[in-house]
Amino acid sequence: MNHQEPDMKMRILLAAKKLFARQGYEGTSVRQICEEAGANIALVSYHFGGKEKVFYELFKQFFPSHLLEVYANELIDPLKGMDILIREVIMLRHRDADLITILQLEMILNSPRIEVLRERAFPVWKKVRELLELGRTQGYYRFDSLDSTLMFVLGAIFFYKQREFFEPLFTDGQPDTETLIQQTKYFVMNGLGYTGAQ
Amino acid sequence: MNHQEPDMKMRILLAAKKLFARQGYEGTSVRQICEEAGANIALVSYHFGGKEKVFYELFKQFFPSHLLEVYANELIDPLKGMDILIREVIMLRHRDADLITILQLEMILNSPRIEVLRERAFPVWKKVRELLELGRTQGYYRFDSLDSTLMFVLGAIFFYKQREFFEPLFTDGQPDTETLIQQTKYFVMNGLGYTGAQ
DNA sequence: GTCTATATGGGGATAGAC
DNA sequence: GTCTATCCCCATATAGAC
Repeated sequence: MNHQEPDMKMRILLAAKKLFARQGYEGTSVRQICEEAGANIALVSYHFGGKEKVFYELFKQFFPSHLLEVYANELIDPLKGMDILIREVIMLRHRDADLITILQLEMILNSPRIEVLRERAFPVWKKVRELLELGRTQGYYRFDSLDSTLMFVLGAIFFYKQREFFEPLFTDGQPDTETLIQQTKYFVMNGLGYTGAQ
Repeated sequence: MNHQEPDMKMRILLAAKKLFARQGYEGTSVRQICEEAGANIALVSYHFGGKEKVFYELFKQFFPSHLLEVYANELIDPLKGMDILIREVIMLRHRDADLITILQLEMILNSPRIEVLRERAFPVWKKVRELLELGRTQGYYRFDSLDSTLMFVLGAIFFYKQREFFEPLFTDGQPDTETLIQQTKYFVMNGLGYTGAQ
């Protein structure tokens, strides 16, 4: 029961994740996925029931829905909670960049598959929203619209993934993860009008 | 010389813009584009020389490269300049949402077509970068990394386009453009550490 | 669980008629 | 400038052998 190599089903999933992130869902063929996985073309139908089912299985398998439970105790304080969420989202963006790329693509396209993504991602965004609201009522944050501010915060965190596109403009060199977390927190907390500590 | 209807070449471009934004480049077929445009399939080859050339022509025709010249005089002051750029990018996002959607998709995918997009978009991002740097040396803005901060600012502005995905979470109703501009400026300027006026 | 072979449909592109 | 007809390639999916 303790294989070094992931079994074929998992290898197909991993190949699909990689390729969907690089070429989009439509731009990726089942043939490519199977070639990347070293699998026969027929196995996608056998193991999953088609390309779309592979996509759904990706998010069931890899989206870290458990994180909200792990940090449940800390996610009730608007300062500590935002700190954790910013950190965890950035870490996830590094740990599983391809999954986040796929999520971003599907969000932008408003694809026919987003409902499944909403099921996975909404608990997290809802928590961010709650923390923003809490922080506002407790006097830490200052903003007008909760909805808009949620979008600004998520934008500041997520858009960084498109760094590569901008690379030719840059001079600083890529910061390490911890530095980037600090920079992001600095910008976001300032954006929220938090003046506590820096 | 004064037709009400755009000519066929333009109709194909407009159809392509609409469909690329909704389905992605790979997800859109030349057949679909021509159906949407009311054109014969052969006309894409005739007028443009292929699907990819249609894509490039889109950005040549519709990306508002002239805006930097229009505002050249105001884009030397870090406060007034950022004000204008935030406003203009948000207005563009409303005026030609599909073009911006396509740009975002291509940035995320790091598609084989990004070089052309860089040519169009970089002058604008470069200007934002200059204004950030100016604002920092003149003491208006406070931040550590110019590169990271550029990403945060652009993220706060652009990510809002994915609002529809989050809509089921929202309660405020969609703000009008002017309100959204003010909210965005508030968040971004705070994020930049600007404490001048609100 | 994995393979080959095949069914069926759609993709981009263009030659040549009008 | 626009059309029809067609070329050739690749897509997803599955039946049936191993």
